[in-house]
Amino acid sequence: MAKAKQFHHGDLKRALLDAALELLDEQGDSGVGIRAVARKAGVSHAAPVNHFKDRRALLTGLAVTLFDDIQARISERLERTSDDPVLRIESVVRCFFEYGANHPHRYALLWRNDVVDHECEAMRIREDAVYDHICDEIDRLVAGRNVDKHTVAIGLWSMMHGYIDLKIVGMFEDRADSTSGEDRPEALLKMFRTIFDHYGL
Amino acid sequence: MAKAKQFHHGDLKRALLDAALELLDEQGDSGVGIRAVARKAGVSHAAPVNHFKDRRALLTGLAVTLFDDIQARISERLERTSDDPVLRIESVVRCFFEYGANHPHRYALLWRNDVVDHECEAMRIREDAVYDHICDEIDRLVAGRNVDKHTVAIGLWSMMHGYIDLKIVGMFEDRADSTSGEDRPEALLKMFRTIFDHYGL
DNA sequence: GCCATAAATTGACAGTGTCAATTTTATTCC
DNA sequence: GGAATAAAATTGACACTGTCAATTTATGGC
Repeated sequence: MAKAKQFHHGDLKRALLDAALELLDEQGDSGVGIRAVARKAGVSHAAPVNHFKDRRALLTGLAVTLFDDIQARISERLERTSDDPVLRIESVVRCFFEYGANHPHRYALLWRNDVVDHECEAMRIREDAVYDHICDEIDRLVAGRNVDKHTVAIGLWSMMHGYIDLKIVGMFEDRADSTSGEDRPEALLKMFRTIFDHYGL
Repeated sequence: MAKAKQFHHGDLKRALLDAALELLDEQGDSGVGIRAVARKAGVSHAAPVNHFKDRRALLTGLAVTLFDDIQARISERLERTSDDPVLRIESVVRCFFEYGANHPHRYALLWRNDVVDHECEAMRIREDAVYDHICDEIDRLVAGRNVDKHTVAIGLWSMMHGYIDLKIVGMFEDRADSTSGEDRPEALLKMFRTIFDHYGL
């Protein structure tokens, strides 16, 4: 009978993370408090302490599940992408673009240094995983050529993250996003292609 | 006698912002609470309400002063930069790189959508000002050519912000930042130059 | 059935943001 | 100058939060 329905609540950890995700989508990270989550899960205000010692631990646990979700989306899309490294890179970036646009609160939480512990092992593993999706393809791309793959990888990651983050903040509103009829994320990808071209990749 | 030394405290607003900045540098935005700021300014816990109706208003006011500071640094450096648009763009980007590296908590606050009100006029004015520093030069650069200046401007802004933000989070630690002896920010600037080259700018 | 242990509850504490009522200070008007 | 008025700061209270200690409840092994 697995592990469900055993204790008072029956695998409360999952229920807490579900409630936390709902609150995150509704109100952003500030709405994800220990007491609020416990309330939503129908449990006493101090119950979560058995599964998450801190609010920080709770938010970190939530971020871990978000990374796993992103990872699944990326893997699923890469299965439908050809073997061309450039196309695969662009597939990953499009995954992030969509994720940031559809779930701004979730995306923003991932990079909140104060409420999420990026040093813990669980987070590092997930960050490595998503980072490598892009870095590995770039590695294939620049193999043998005299190009620093890390610079390209960091440049691409930076542009991707920066665009999503600034768009969430609203930095590009009333400035450029609406004037041009074309799709801005696609235009950015196209522009970054010129870097690949320049290095003869 | 201007406006100083008139009321109980004598232009408390400035004192509150000074205290807020100190707390921000020490503990990050979570340390900048109304009561903590009031305590540091040596005033009762509800005194700030006369100058900032909200915690959000306090943090927004602080962010405004930070943008003014950045603006001053940029202007000062641009005076010492030649008329070449590319060089001027790179000067601005270097300003942000340095600011983010030297004052991570300040930089992070600027883009916190939940605690800072980016819709208010004071913020929009400052954001426009710093955005235009890069956008104007790009405008000069692409004048007459068949290039969408907004795409280039947004691309550059995104890469700049993304790198600073991810570096603060620690995303590039133990991955690439230490392996290469060369300066990563400069390498990113150099890489972005290939985009200018590609468009014949 | 008993015991040890894990899980959840209850109650308390200090801290927070925000508001209302009050007192203190400064400005304005006569 | 002195009184009236407005602004600024204080005090006290409220609901809320995270965290901890003590307690009660449920589970699995013997």
